[in-house]
Amino acid sequence: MVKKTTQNSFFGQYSYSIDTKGRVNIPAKFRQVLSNDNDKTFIITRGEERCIWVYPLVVWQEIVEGLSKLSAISPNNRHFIRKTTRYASLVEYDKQGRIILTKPLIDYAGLDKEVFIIGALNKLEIWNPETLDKVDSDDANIDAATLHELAKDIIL
Amino acid sequence: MVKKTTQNSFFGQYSYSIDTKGRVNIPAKFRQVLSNDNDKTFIITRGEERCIWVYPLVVWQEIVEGLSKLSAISPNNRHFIRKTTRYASLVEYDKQGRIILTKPLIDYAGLDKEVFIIGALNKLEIWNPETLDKVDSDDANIDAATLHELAKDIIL
DNA sequence: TAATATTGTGGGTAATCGTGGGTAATATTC
DNA sequence: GAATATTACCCACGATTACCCACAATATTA
Repeated sequence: MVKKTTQNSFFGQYSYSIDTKGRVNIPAKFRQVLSNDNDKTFIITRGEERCIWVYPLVVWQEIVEGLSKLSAISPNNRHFIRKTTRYASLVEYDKQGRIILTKPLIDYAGLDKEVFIIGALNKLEIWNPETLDKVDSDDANIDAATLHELAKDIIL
Repeated sequence: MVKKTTQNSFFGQYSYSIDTKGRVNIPAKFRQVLSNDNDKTFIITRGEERCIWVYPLVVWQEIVEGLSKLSAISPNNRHFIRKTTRYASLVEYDKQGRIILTKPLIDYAGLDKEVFIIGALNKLEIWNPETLDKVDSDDANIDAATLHELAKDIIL
């Protein structure tokens, strides 16, 4: 049985492959910590920096709730809402634990056969390994002071 | 019964061996001071300077809590979250007291058959003995003033 | 010191996981 | 409405992993 406190919390990096039908396996570890009220369902959408974000259903619902509280009068809010919902689509994983990625999203993330799936706390990220490498080297350029600022309240 | 005050606090150095399946024993001394709410569970991840960090579950959960408070909208925050969680994976020790190390982490730390396991207060570190030697000689070069600076807030 | 328990290490087997492909149902196009 | 493409739902199978048990060496206890 899975510990309640770790439910819907994802971390770790895994290497998987997309088949000819656009299917990718959701890592077993991730499926195991997924709470039952998700009904094996995720929402996939565009992520920042050319990756795909994969939200568990219940997490997505919280996000939608938060968005609906933003006034649509502000242009910024309108833009943010449109951006977040526009490319989203709902997927359910099959008996083998795979979801089907839509072609537009595969194109957006530039996915080839091999992909990295990364647990990012409340969501997953699917990356083309090369794209991720590039982002990594950009990350390396972040000011050390900024990182230190972030880390100061988190004892590693 | 173990005193509450010493729970989840590790120190000392031990020599152990990894078997063909990637299993290492958690030193019995460390298992004994591990509080029950950890459910025999650790989180292993990349440490600084090519070692593996091993966090008791409850310690890790505090870290995650801190991370979750950071909004994913800021690029810096996203990168920081990714950096910290990406190489982490959850392991539970078996009836013999062993955890299984993942291949990526074994590679990262350059582990061979023999390893050192070091207690580092709230976490453990697993080292290739040779790597540790090198780091030790680097450490010897740290300015004494720096050490004094570090120590001034700690009552020794 | 002898008896007993614990610890570290090795290996075997059954279940699970990742991946491929097949077929029937459904949509789409002409 | 027929032909064709697309999608949903199975089954298969090698590789990996989880879960046992075994046992020698060391430590603990009587």
